[in-house]
Amino acid sequence: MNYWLMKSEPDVFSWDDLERKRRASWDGVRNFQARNFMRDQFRLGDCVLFYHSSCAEPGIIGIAKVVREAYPDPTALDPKSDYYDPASAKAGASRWFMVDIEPVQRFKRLASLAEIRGNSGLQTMLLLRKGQRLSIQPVTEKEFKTIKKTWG
DNA sequence: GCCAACGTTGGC
DNA sequence: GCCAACGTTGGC
Repeated sequence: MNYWLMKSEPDVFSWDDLERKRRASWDGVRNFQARNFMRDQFRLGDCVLFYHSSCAEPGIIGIAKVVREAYPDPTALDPKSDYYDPASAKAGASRWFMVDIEPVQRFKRLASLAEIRGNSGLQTMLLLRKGQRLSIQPVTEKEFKTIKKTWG
């Protein structure tokens, strides 16, 4: 069992959108390191911290789980998509991958970035590291449990 | 392979 | 909107 944090801008795709859809494919990842995590390490049943970024109140809003392991992201081949990738189109196959997730539990209270920063048990989180912009990050079991216990 | 230029992320 | 930090691109 692995633990992850996935960032999404709520204006683009929010926790409410996930609950409404019941199941979502995580398309649009266009960073190699984030892709590699999904493609090589995401397993069925892995737990995901759903993080709202670039918004008034950034923070973790709930827990989701992986319900399908990596498969090619078709938006890379769609010229009309915001996520179109000419290099994939040229190669004739998507260079990018996605997984499917489902919502598990919305937190009682947002685990805001400010509160996470103030929690002595969470100082190891990659999220808090200066300059860390990865949209998909590994989380330790200990970090995950602390977050679930505190805000879940 | 170097590195400058450019684009993106994301908190504030 | 600002800007620090980082990733990617492309000329050489």
